[in-house]
Amino acid sequence: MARDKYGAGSRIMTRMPRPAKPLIRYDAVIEISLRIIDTEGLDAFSLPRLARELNVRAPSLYHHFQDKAEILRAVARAIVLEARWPDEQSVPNWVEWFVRLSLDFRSAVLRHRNAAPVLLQFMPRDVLTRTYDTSARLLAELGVPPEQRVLILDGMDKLTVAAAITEAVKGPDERGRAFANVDPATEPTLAEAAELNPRSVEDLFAESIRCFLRGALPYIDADAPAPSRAAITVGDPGAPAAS
Amino acid sequence: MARDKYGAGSRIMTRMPRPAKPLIRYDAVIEISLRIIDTEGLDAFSLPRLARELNVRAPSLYHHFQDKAEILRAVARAIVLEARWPDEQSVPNWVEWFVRLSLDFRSAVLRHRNAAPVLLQFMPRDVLTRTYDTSARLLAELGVPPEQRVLILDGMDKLTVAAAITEAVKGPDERGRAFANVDPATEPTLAEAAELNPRSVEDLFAESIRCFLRGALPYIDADAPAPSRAAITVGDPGAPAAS
DNA sequence: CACGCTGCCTACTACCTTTAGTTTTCTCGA
DNA sequence: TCGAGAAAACTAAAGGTAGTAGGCAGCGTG
Repeated sequence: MARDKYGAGSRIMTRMPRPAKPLIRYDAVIEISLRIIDTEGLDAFSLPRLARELNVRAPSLYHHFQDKAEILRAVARAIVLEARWPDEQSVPNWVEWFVRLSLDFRSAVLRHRNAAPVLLQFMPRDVLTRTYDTSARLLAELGVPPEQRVLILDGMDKLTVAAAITEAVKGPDERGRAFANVDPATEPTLAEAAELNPRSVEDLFAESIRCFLRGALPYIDADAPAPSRAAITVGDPGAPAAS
Repeated sequence: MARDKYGAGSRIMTRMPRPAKPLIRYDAVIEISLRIIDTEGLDAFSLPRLARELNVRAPSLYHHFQDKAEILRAVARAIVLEARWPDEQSVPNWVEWFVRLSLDFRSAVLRHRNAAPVLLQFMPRDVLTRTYDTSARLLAELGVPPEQRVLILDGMDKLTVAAAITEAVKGPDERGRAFANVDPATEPTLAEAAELNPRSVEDLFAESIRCFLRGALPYIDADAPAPSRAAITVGDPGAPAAS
């Protein structure tokens, strides 16, 4: 009694168990978790640390989540859901539509680079799967032979998901240009190549995707427009990414 | 005294501090760490667990390593160093040489899939850098313009390193075929594509690299042999040094 | 109006990493 | 050859973490 564990500014000063309004809301937990990871790093994120932010004790979280992994799973999902679905109109052709799709995903991941290990472990495949299903329809619409479609989708998956995660863990020193911290004394050829490289890391990323698509689908006209969403959404009208 | 902490079979039965021969050898620590991670998972790897294997107490490890991260760094390095340098003779052309290089790296990572998060955090860039420097010389030898070389190297890096790590964290259920666990009811097009895909995940990986190289370097003859090691390890023949 | 459910609490277990200080043995210079 | 100091192990313990067990106050439904 008389122990104000919640601090002087807290709204609920009096009783400890069973407050009038629940103190823990699912969405708030995920939001705060992500904020802690973003601002203080993944190591700083712990259940006591999270509970403090909610004016609550750590074990109370177990009434809403099975374990810490369940929270991190939800965090990973929230990050991926931030990536929006690119508009077909805003893009000149199908290649650039794929490029835009990848860049948007990459941006979402890089906005939360501290969470990269979480994404590696808890990547919500089902969210991506819905995107890839629509992409598969787009490929069919473009005339890509059925036996080639997984090659495209899997390759895009590698280039975007995997590359975004590994890019996210890079230290501040190696963020700007590719191979920027190569020692010219020991690796002269690579250092020279880095010197003569005209592209930013983001441009490199986009160009890699163009190269892959060009190499995988040389017989598809690169200037063909991206099929409209209406054309490729047959059964489920649910938008793959929305908030 | 009389407490035999080392077990009955131990060679040194008696005293605890400063044994005649050191009990902790750097290489043995890394080797045993990797074995624990491989066989029992990353969560099972802890300093007490590692120390037990060495017939030693956990704090003793701090005489040889600054902290746990230093051990994990060395483990990551050991995994990457397992990847061998492919022989130019064993391969029909330069494209397949790159494919082989990537496949070898991928195999090394997948041999230790439990260590994937460790690799993500502690990827020894300097080891890779040496490989990429030689690759840069190979590209120069092939006639790739200087401003395109980083595009190739960075794209290969994404496709191999990133893809290998994300592939490693896949559960046993999704290891065999790409998009194997897609529900045909909710994602029919993707499920159909997966059904009609003729390639194994390893073939998909190799083919992705071929597609990327084809798309990035359409003007280089894909059938040209890989320059021999002797040709590319001497001073850079492609271009004069800058800087 | 009472009783069960909800949603928080305290207390506790069993770990973990890391530091501090101690003890014994080895090495090396005088 | 001897003694000082470094090296390499130890015990003890601090401080932090995930998760469990059980208690208690308020809400709402019978």
